[in-house]
Amino acid sequence: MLTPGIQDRLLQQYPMLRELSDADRDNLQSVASMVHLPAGTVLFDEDQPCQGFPLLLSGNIRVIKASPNGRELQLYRVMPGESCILTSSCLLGNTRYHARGIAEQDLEMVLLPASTFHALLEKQDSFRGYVFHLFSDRLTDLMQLVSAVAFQKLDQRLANLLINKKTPIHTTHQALADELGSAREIVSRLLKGFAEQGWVKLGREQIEISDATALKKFAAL
Amino acid sequence: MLTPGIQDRLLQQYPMLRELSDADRDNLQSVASMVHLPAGTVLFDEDQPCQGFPLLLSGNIRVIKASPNGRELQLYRVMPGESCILTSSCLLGNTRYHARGIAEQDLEMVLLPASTFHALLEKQDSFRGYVFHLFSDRLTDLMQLVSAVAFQKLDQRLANLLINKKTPIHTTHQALADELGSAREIVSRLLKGFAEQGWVKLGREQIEISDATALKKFAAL
DNA sequence: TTTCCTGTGTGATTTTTGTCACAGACAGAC
DNA sequence: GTCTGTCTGTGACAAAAATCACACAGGAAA
Repeated sequence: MLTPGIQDRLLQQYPMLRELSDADRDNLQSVASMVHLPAGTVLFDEDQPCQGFPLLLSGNIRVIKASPNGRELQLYRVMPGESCILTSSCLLGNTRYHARGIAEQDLEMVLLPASTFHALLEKQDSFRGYVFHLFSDRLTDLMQLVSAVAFQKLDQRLANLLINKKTPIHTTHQALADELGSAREIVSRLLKGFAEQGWVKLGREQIEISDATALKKFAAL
Repeated sequence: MLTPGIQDRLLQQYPMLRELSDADRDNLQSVASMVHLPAGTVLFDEDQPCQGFPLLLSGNIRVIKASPNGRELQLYRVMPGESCILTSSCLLGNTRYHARGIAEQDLEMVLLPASTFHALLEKQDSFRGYVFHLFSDRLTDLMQLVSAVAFQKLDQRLANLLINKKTPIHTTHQALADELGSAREIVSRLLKGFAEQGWVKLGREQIEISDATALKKFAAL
């Protein structure tokens, strides 16, 4: 059950829901539930069955693979307006999760029951298009990721990671390593290298990009 | 335009098409075209736009990423009855290909125009379900792949590859390397190691698995 | 201020993988 | 048979990344 305020925000983030008939929207509004979760919550994990379809309003979700020896690798991030395609995948394929989802910041999200999700897919062209599009994007992301992990050296991947964040970057070396699927020491060393080139300035929990052009050139090499 | 014989085979491989109305099936039959391609044909490549939706009748397609320095990595194989989800992705996201597709054997396939594909998705629950399911499976595959490439050592990945083929395996070391995204010499060396353990027997273009249990144990380590 | 925890720097070393350079082996063509 | 092209074995080496083991710094808490 959603308050009118929430419903407004929902329509803002998920414009394709505007195309629902009034009756359908009322129905959605009554079966959906609002969920607040603190940062760090594990939303789902490998081999868990999957509950409902989340529509993210604020905060974001890191979807990662964890290795047995404690390393991890980020597959992608779910941002507001994007929903979690992995959940769709579970719901559609009737399988279980194959990754872990963690709230990076505090989350506000609207949860649709699986049945509503299926009904929307069936009836609502715009919603279906949206989900397909998400799938398509994720597939593309993952293919890029595979190819990066398989063929690119870590320094280039790190450079890429940095230039896609806005400076100054407020994070730890460990967090960067976790995004890349590597170890902290390596990241520290590479960053030191970047600093020596004059591409970045390092501080505690902070990286300031001082020569974005050079970094980009290096990343695209 | 399909012959009745082809149409039978199509329905056999793609049972969800049986749920079409007679009129729809007639229409499909008239707009679809039959395509034969020899092994080795490059069906699509990175950055190419995408033509239609293929329904594979026989043969299979290797979908790979190629690295600038000549190495390659297999993302997945498309088998008969599976169609090519990457194409769906392109059609749905209106993007271009992000990988290369190569006919591994001679191909027989039925090609649907993009418009027919979209119409089917919209009208036909069974077809839509099928496509969603494919998406879901591929997403799972890719996530597994990413995690394997990032965290597993090559010997384990090779062992895994071997036990998923039926012995005796008739292939070259180079082909195995291309599936794994590595170099031929490495594969040769690792195979030699397996042979010394008594897990496999090696011959020219042939690998016979002599101790599948041990191989599996090693792969699952 | 002192303590303590987290984050960072760094050397030393090992493991794993990639690269290069050939030699030999086998199968089919001639 | 010989020739030729592909496939395989292998040694030597380089490079990248992981691992281990600490020292130290900065800031928050006591």
